Amino acid sequence: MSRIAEIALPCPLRQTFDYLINPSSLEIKIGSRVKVPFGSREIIGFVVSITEEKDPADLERLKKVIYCLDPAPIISKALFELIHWTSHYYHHPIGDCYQVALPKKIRSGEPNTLKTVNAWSLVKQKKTALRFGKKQQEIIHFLDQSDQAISQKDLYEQLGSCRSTLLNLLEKGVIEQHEDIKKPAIETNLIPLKILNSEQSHTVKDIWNNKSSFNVSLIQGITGSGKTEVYIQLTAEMLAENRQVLILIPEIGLTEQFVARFKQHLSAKIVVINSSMNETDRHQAWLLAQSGHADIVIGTRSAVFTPLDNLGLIIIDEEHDSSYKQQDSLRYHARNVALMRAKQADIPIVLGSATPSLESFYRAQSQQYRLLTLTQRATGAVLPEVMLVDSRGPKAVNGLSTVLYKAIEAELAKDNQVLLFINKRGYAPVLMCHDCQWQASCPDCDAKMIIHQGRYQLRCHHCGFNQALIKNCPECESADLGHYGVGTEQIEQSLQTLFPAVPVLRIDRDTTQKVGAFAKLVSEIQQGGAKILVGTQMLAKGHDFHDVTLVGVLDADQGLFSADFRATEVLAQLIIQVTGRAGRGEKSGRVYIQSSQTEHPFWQQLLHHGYSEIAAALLAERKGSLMPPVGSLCVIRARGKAQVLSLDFLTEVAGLLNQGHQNAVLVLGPVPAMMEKRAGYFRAQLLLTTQNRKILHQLLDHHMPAISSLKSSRKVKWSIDIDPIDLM
DNA sequence: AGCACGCCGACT
DNA sequence: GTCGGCGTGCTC
Repeated sequence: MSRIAEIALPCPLRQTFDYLINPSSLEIKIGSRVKVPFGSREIIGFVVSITEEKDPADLERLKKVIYCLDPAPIISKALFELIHWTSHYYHHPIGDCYQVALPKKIRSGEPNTLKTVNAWSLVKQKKTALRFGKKQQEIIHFLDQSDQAISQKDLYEQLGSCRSTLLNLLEKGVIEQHEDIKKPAIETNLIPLKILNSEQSHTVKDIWNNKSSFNVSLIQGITGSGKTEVYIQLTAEMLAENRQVLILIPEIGLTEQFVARFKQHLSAKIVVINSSMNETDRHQAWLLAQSGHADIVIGTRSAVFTPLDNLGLIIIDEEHDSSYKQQDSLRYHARNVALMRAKQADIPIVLGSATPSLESFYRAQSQQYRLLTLTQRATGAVLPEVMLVDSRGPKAVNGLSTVLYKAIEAELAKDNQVLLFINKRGYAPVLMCHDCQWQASCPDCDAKMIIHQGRYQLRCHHCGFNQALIKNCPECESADLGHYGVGTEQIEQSLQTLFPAVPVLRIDRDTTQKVGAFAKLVSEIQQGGAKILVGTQMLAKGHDFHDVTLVGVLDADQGLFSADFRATEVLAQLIIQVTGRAGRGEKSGRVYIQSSQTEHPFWQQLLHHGYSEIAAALLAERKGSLMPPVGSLCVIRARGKAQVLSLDFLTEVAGLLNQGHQNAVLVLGPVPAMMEKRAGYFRAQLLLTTQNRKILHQLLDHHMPAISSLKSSRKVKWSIDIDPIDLM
């Protein structure tokens, strides 16, 4: 009787494939990697199940597994279940889920062996009869100081190159050579843990009292309240119990800073898994975690899939951050996957933020999560004063009000730093002809071209398209071209003109493209090299700039008019986040917010009553409209070479989905996407809303085979977005 | 997603 | 005469 392996393969089909197992291949188990013939190719897949062959026809019909790559399964049962849950919950092809969850080198069949280093140690029984030279004695003395083998690299660093002496001693049988696994370095000069204030230690105790089973804690702590200290303390206690800790952080440039704080306080093997890492390092980090050589894993979104056999705690920092949601291929939310992982492992999970997402806020209200608040600034610094400035009032330059200009001038006179936010890269967002009203727009997208004065270019921020800046209107030849709106580049230039003696630094995606450029700019700011900092949102998150006493938000309006249902929530979070950048040191800070809608109730609510109040108000609105987190959403997106292709496909999908669910799921659309054309494709979407998540999932499961085999589906690229974070 | 197969246009 | 463009269909 032959056995049959069900294999998940790297292709976008929503199915698995069966293969015959050679009776001698005993090592093939669930979670093993196998090489199989697939069409005209040979590819690597993951074993999902093994069954006995029942139908003799299968012997003819099925191809054979070529060979198994792993002596033991590379995917543990826990990781297997997490990946399969993700595939099911997000209705995404299983093979592709393996692709997203695992490092490229694992997928491409690289052996799962850890890098080793050459190390040396003394042989136990000492050969006293031998006489040694000076260099030999040095080495023996050095090795004698440690119980463990010393790596060759460390020896060379301490004693200089001594290869021949080592080989000599080896021949005499005095020392022996080891192949040691290259483990993460542990900091030796530890700084003792900070003493926690009463709020912090109460939070730690509360979480610790519930450490032995699945439960969710939401820490709402204002900026500067010392959430990180709480994380470090919890991690230290978990390590003392010999359990591993997984920490997720947003996808931004502050990994280094964050990791450094853990390293300096904890004697632990810390492994970092970052989106900017190369494949070799990522592979090694993954294997270190898998083999138990990591005590702490700190990483961005994809690190939620890191294998950890002895996981005791998961921490999600800045849990509201949108970078936890993947916006292509498998559209998972790492916070959501982490919650399921904690549940499957039956361990506690901690979500932390100054501005919790409405999802988490809602669950805390309904007692599913425990809400723990930190209200004091651990450093003792006072919260900044916030002022609204009417941007319709007098202006110093384009985009900068006179009021804010005066405030900047006053701070600079006191030798303080100023931080200005504007959420638009480039010089100006519109180039327009004064004679014929022509505007520069992207040939491949429904979007305006952005003026980039520095590179003398027009660029589209939605696709890669760019062209040289033009002097004459292409329609009417007029030389009277003007620009409208403001971007970071223009503000930077204006400030240099207004304050010629003051160094201005711009931080946006254009100035931080090169690797390490962001870290370099941040350290320049911290040294005080720049006095005025102009940047996009990327500056808003987490960085501690001690001398910043004034923060200005130049274009705070955008979120108030956006058609997206989450825009107000995101704006509130951003404003609070930005406010946290002011006055972190001894000096107190001030925040100026420029808005053309100063009388809008949003501002009164946010500035006078704080984030929790506005979150409660927004939540009440969502309850009224049955939007998330009260109701659930799903968007089915399609894009094709022509608009009809996308719309026809989605119309057929809507037809299928409307069969037999007694209106428990509302199918809206299809409608063209907000930006219909993007990078040459015409996009459309279908919105599904429900109060009954279970029925929505059943409905999708039920119709998926029919949707996949629709003829119209082959002419478009389509995807399912469960719990979308925007409806663009 | 790959890859093969197949049917049309524009080159040596 | 053939090289190669991308529409169509299939992958245990």
